[in-house]
Amino acid sequence: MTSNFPYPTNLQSLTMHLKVLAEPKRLQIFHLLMEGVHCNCELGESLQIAPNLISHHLRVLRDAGLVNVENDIIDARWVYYSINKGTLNELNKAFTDFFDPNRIKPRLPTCGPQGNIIHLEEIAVKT
Amino acid sequence: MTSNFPYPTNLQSLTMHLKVLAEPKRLQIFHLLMEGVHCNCELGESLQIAPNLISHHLRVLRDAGLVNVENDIIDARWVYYSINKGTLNELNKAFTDFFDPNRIKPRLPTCGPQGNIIHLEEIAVKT
DNA sequence: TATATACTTCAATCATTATTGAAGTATTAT
DNA sequence: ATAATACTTCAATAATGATTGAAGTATATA
Repeated sequence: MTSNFPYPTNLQSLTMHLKVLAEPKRLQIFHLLMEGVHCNCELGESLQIAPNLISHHLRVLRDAGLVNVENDIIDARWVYYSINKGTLNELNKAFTDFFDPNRIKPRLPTCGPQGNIIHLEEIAVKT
Repeated sequence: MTSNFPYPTNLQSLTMHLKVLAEPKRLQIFHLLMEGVHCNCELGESLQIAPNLISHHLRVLRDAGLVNVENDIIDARWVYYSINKGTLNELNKAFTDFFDPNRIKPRLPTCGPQGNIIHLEEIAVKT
């Protein structure tokens, strides 16, 4: 699918981010990271899922640029995750731009018998 | 997964909506509906996909409450789709609430050797 | 050096979802 | 009534993604 979109939002990137977040456990992990939870063990404990699965989901979130990683400087075995604020801001902008209700255009259908004109919800005067 | 979330956003509903929209063709269909395109044939023409597939995706969008349907009053064979503004507003609210950068809490890790304290990105003073 | 810890990666399986083609429905035109 | 139109539903397949268990990596402790 080539970019035949006259719209500023990068649809490919938006779809990708939505897909990554549209998974219950991943969204829960993201939520916990927002709440300030940081390491695999704590996340797994909190959500009652195996560490390797947490690891997998964090990898997906990292690959999407949504999450950062850091190793502890005293004991590098411990790994801390956090929200990537830059990507979060980009995502918020892309989302609100794309799903802005003001974008909805009250265009008339170009096909059909045109009997529709006065009945489409968009054209109707809203109370 | 029970609702052990102290957060106002309905995570189940948000995940569901994200999942429905996290599909390239569905997001494109949604985009076209925002642009004022209305019927199956026009959508299929525009995106170069078979009408039954358009139909399928529109069914998914309808089941999620994101899209409305109407039949033409002169020739009921023609079907017109449009954005459900109510659901769109709910979605916008849920999304912006959940992904609000101000939600990020600079909590310290409760596990690990605590050598991390001064190095986590959240704690660091941002320039 | 041997063992433990904390996590990651890999390969395989299971589940879900998208896609396709064919049949079906409802409506209108002839 | 018959045929055509516009779209929908269904059943089957293909593709994708989540989950699991085992092996692997890196680091730290005894």
